[in-house]
Order: sequence, then C-alpha cells, then structure tokens
Amino acid sequence: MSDLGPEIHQRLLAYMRDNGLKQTRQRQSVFDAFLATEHVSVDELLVEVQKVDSGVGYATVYRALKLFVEAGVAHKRSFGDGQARYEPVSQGEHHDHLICTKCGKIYEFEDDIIEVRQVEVAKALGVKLTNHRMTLWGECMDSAECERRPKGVG
Amino acid sequence: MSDLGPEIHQRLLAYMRDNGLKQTRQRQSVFDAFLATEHVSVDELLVEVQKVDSGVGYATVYRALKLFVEAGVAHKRSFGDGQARYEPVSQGEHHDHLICTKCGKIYEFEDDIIEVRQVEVAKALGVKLTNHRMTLWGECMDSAECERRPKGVG
DNA sequence: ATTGATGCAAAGGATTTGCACGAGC
DNA sequence: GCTCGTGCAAATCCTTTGCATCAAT
Repeated sequence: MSDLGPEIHQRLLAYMRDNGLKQTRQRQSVFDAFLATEHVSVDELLVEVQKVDSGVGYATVYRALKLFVEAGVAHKRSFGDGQARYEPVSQGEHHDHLICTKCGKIYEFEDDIIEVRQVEVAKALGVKLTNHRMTLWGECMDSAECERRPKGVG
Repeated sequence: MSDLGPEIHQRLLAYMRDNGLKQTRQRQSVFDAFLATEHVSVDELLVEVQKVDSGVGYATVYRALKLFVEAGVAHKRSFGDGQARYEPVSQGEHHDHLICTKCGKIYEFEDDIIEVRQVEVAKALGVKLTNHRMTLWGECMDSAECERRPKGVG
C-alpha cells in the first residue's frame, strides 16, 4: 500500500479547495478505503467502502475516483479485463506492471533503462514524450507459490 | 498496411481448417478489409466492409475479429478511447505505439534495447516473460504537421 | 442561502449472446 | 444432412448522467 497517505491527502484537499469542491463524509470514506488498495476496480472498492460506511452508493465511488484522478492522487489503469482499475499515486510514480497470466498476481516495477530509452525513442520519431504505460505478461517461475495464490487478486 | 497478406491468410485458413470452422463470404470480406487497416475499431471496419459487401452485419465483424485474434492473425489493443482496436500481425511483430495527444496520430516502433530489458526485468521478479504491451503518449514536435492532421485518425 | 454532492434509477456505449434461418462441408 | 455461421435484436457489462433531495460552505 502507498505510504504517502498524508501527503496525497493534502494534495487532494488542496485540489478540492482550489476548485470550490466540498469535503463530504462519503468522499472521505472512499478515499480512506482507496488508500489501502493497490489496483482496485470500482466494484471492489465499493465493497470495501460499504464495510465501513454502508450508505455510500455506486455512482459516488465512480465520481470520487474520477475526482482523485483529476486531483492527481490516483492513476487509472486498464489491464484488459474489461474494467478500469485505480491505484493511489506513490513516490516511485512511474512504475509499470507485470501480470502473471496463471495466478493473476500483479507485480510492480520501475526501470530507469527503459524509462530513458522511451524518451529517446519518442524523440527519434519527432515526439516529445509526456506519458507512458507498459504492461508485461508472463508466468511465475515459482509454480508452487503461483498455484497456491488465490486467482484474480491484484 | 501489413505486407504479409498471403502469409497470415494462410495462417488463418490453417486455423479454421484445424478447428472445423468454415470459410464464408462474410469472413472473407472482413478479412480483406481488415488487412488494409492499421488500427481499426469495430465500427470503422464495419464501414469498410459494407462498402464492398453491404450484407455484413455488426455481430459478424465482432465475431470475425475475435476469430482473427484466436488464429493469431490480429492483435487486440486498447488505447484508452473506450473501444478496442485491432491490427493485423506483421513481421516486426512486437511493435509498440506512440500516440500524439494533440493530433491523435499513432506512430509504431520497435526497440530492441527495451525488449531485451523487459525480459531481464521480468526475470528479476521471478517471472518468465510471455508478452508485453507498451504505449507512449506525447506531442508532435512538428506543430505545423500536427495541427494539419485530421484528428483521431490512427 | 447558495452551490456542490449524493443516491437512485435510467441512459449510454461497447460488446456479447440467443435464436431461427441460411450456407459450407 | 449435419454443423457452423449469420443477422437481428435483445441482453450484458461497465460507466455516465438527470434529477430531486441533502449537506457543506
């Protein structure tokens, strides 16, 4: 889990203040639950939120996540399973993902060699790089661990 | 456009034969149109197909593309615009994409340094790499060209 | 008070599917 | 003739939105 809770919380509050948005019980609940996750889908997050605050609805979670992205405290990802997944921003920032196609485990990594190279590649094509996304797929080499893992968990 | 028309056509025919699937006029039409594209959405492809064979329906294009992916003659991509896009496989194979966020142009590239590094990164995490996807976003440095370009064209 | 936020349900968009009919093998 | 493919429309899944009400500032 992200260890920047306080920091990105401040960022969120600042964004809300600057844009005349209001602090509400629901948003607080969603944010708290969100911070404890790594790659949640909306449904998964809704379940978590309702454990603590059962009066929070579907649309509110969607709207809260949209807000988090705008405020720069969350990233929206698409892993090809048909639904969006969100994660809190963290210090490493530009980390990418490696997903085991057998157990579904999502590894995170960051690699400077690749990062640097991406900028060069873009420049060679006449483009100034602003963003990137990379996802790798593979199979855990430790089959025992892999098979033991509950399927589909990020 | 892919210059492997005959080759991947053979691959498709072989796949269909091996799986007891049938050659139909519609599939042929969809495949022909598909070969002439680079990053089509289903709707775009449907339009192209119907120019030649107006009796081809919506679902048929979806089913044909699904088949193409299974047969290994097409890749399914998601660029975050809310709909899937497909492209014929080509010799370079593992090419990735660089998208200009201003004009929407999709550049293709392939970089050995990154490819090699990906395998290493995965290995370091204890995973045997089987697949990857990388998308970069940026802005064309040639603004004149960029602004002249019709928006949203792959 | 004013304005934004919520919850619900309805609307939307992309994709999939059930079914009766038609075409390949 | 049997099986698979097609077209249509309905169904599904995920996400967004309209609206009346509630709450934060």
